[in-house]
Amino acid sequence: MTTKTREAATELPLNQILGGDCIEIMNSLPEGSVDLIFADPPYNLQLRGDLHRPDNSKVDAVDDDWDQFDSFKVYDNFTRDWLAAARRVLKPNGAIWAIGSYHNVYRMGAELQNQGFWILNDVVWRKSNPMPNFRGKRFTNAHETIIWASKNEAAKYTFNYEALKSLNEGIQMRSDWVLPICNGGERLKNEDGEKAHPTQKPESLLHRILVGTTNPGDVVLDPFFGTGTTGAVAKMLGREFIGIERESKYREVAQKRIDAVRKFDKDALRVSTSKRAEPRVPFGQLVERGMLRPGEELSSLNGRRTAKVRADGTLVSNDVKGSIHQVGAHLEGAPSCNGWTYWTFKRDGKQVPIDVLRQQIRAEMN
Amino acid sequence: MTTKTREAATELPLNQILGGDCIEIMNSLPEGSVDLIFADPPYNLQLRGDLHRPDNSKVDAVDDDWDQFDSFKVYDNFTRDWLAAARRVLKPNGAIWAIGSYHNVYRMGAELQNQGFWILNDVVWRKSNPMPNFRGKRFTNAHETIIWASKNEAAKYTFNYEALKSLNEGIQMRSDWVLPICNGGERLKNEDGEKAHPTQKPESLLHRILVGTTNPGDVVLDPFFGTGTTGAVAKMLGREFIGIERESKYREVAQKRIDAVRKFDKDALRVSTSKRAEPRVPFGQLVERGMLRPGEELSSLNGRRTAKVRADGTLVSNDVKGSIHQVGAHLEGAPSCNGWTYWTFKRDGKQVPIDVLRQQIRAEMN
DNA sequence: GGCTAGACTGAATCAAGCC
DNA sequence: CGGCTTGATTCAGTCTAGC
Repeated sequence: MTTKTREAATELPLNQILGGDCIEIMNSLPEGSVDLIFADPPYNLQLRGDLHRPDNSKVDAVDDDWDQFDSFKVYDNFTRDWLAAARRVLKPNGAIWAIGSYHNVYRMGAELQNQGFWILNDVVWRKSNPMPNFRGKRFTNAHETIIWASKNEAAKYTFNYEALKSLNEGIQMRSDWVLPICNGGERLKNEDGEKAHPTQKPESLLHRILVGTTNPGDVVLDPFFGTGTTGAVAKMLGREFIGIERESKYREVAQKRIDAVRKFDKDALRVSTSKRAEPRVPFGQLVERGMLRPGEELSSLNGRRTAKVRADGTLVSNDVKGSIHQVGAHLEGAPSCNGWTYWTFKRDGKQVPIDVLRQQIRAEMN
Repeated sequence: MTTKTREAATELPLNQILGGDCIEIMNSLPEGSVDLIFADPPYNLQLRGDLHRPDNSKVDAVDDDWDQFDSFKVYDNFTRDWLAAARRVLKPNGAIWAIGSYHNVYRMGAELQNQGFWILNDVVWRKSNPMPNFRGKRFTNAHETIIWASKNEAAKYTFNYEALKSLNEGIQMRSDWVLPICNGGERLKNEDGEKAHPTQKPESLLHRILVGTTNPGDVVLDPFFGTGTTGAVAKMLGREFIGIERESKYREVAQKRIDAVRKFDKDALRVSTSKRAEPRVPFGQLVERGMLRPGEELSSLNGRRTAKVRADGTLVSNDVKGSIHQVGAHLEGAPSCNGWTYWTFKRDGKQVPIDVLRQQIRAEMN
């Protein structure tokens, strides 16, 4: 570490939340002075009318002023400017994490590359409990993308391989992370019970990022601080943080939250190792994967019934159509039926329960 | 269908593999003539030596320390040109799926948006058996991203919601798909045992895409055909395909593969459809046909409201008059209300939803 | 373009009520 | 009191089709 760098570091407003425009403030900080940047910029959502659930309750959407941009061009200019400012304050061996959804992440990723950042991974945050698609017009939007990039191709970025492997029960950490969205007690509320910030990120996400790609004592900058998840987790984990947030109401909530955090709280270091039941395997997957073919005939275990497989993973038998369970139940006149053990297919001249195919898929998943 | 469209359609080289440059060939096809495009373009990393500059000079030298900016520019031009050609051949209500990894997908996604494509979802293909990261320097790169976009914001794209829900055992399909990579018997090999193509996609992926976003008989174009996964699955599922592939060795493998595919029978290809596709039945018809009598009282499903049927097929409750939907919405103070499931009538002492009467009429219509 | 019919929701969390 | 069920609530949303 050179003298100049050390001087710069002592000038840093560590563990503070700075109010104002993140581009201006980042440009006022010493060049090359932070180890990691976590950025959760506005996503530029373009919502039209109101959306209601099938039960007619209204969806509380992100319609705040800070997410309004007139065009892709305006958004691109904004992205270019904050990324350039972020790049400037980053140490030569620093790295950045930037999170987004399909609305903005392609523009952000392309600009990262244009500026010379070197993408190391894109990580998918698979939400275990996303909001469904209420109108049935698209897939449930069940993930967000986080790009991890070093300042340039040659940078010696921090990657705590073993720590991440431990977090993942001894197996190399993958680029898809299954984590719940932020709700329950962790979700900050105003006095009126409304959520304090529309897009609060879960601490588990920041925990994994900071454990994996920083060392204790590192300086972590968050230019879109919001309610301060980055600061709270950084404090817990013994990292220094700098937060920048334009809205004073968010700064206040964040400050209160961080003040309440205890460093190295063992409780906060716990990992979510929920031992689940066996993963659910939809019958349709056997069809998609060619283990059973559309048109193929299945027989019931008792040999009395047959049904044909359809391309969408339903069965048809005479006029009855539906899932393997529904059709089985109907044919037997039973209230319910476990299709997995009821139906068999032919292999090497023998009747084999379709459940063996499910077991095969489950084995592959481990 | 206009004469012009029909002529165009008959000119299409259906179920053929065309040899040559995909941009030139797409531009030679009739405008607005295909329903879906699936594109698996080369990654930025692999383009070295494979791609040409705009002036048609070849980009050469794998180990030249060539300028990274230059590389992105060449790739962006290539992306712009093939996407524009794809957009041209797409029907107004057509859609595109484009797959990539973090090396190229951000540039591809941004250009899609720049050209006016409207992103509907980005889907994450989560590989159940990815290659580990051998050096332990990054996360296991365990996913690829597939962008699904319509030709423009107003397009009426195809989405077989119910079929996808069936494939997923009755639960709405999410944007993260867990599917194994292509290996085993499905992976095509040369005589020397080497894999025939470095990036062969699994048929399960195409199965889900084609079942979910095309109808039988639709034309599916794949400008980077490779060993023909798109064609093979399209044939199985009773869709027409057009493949474009520059390398003759891939075309040969693909043709042999597709020739061996057997179409599934029609019965198996029929998939679950949504209620929206059912014919509309006006409530007044129930009254005209005497299934409900003017003056008869209906109760809401929750038992809290009642209304009287009038001779013209409207309801009246206190001073509120209107359709079954309007009256229901008003009484519940809701923005909207499906009167078919909201209102019940009395039969044999039990409350029965009026929807059963509609179903009765629909059954008679078949 | 305006209006209306009518289709459409999964998982987690927490509170309340019941054995 | 503890464990269980039931119901209400909530989550970054580019969320209709057809007359």
